[in-house]
Amino acid sequence: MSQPQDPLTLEVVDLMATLVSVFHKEYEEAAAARSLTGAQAKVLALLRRGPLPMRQIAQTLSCEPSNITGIVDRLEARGLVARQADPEDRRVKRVAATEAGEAASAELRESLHFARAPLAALGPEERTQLRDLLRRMADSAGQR
Amino acid sequence: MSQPQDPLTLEVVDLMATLVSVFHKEYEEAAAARSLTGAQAKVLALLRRGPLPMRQIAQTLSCEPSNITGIVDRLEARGLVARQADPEDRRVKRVAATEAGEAASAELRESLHFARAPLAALGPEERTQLRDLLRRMADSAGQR
DNA sequence: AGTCGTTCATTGATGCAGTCAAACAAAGAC
DNA sequence: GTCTTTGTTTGACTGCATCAATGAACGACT
Repeated sequence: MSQPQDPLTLEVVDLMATLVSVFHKEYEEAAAARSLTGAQAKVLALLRRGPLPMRQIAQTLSCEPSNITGIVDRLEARGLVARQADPEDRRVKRVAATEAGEAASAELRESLHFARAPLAALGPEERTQLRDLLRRMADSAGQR
Repeated sequence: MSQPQDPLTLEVVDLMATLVSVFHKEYEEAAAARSLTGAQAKVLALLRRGPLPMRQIAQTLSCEPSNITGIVDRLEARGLVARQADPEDRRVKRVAATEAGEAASAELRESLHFARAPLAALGPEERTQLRDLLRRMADSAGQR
């Protein structure tokens, strides 16, 4: 196990919890403003780098593949996404963002940069500090 | 509006998004390990400081009151929470954690301190730095 | 060739979270 | 003593999530 429950760690954990909740809420709101749910927005965001098999989407979001079927169904019904056959394996369906989907996703991403108010409180040097600390945390989280 | 989309801000936003997702997932998992959903755990956590009216729970979590009815129903069915009459206003029902509820909530909170791995990557001085930065962000987010 | 086990996506059943509109009781105001 | 407002609940509905089972295609192996 590891970290003792010193007051400093406790406070950082609580602060993170607060900010996590703020960021999470802002993300949901930004998605809702475009009539997307949070889950739909996440999938759409994943497709920015290119089409992906259903399986891989499920894996990335750590949920059941059957779950993705429904989310993609709804996105497809709105013309934001399309299922295409994979030429190399006829079992897999690759999900690709349509032009409308790309646009919605880009728009959402843009809006987040402005919506994320808490960052505005920090100056450039502080952001650099924060970035370095977050990088270390993210790296260690990724390696588990 | 405000922040320009300089690369530094962009990177910090992306890092925050990553860590938000990691923390969020760990929270859900810690709750699930105790057969609680995330929403149930949040309500239980809110009650640590004492009983609260339904209305105020809804307000704090920014959702509809009717939503809280269901969550409290399920918590109550498991004996983690109890509805009590408010002596000063017969319309309101105050929700209080039972002893089992307190225990579950405390246990969950404990487990979080150990589960939150990313923090382990930082030494004490860095945590202090991080705490200061997060404090400023949290303050500015709270004042909106 | 044909069979066996595996993998990908879907379907159906189920539970929880969330919204909205409508109901009802109690409180407060006039 | 009506009238309005407030706190909670109910019912109908949508979406997210899980699990179990199905079916199609792949891969390996004899």
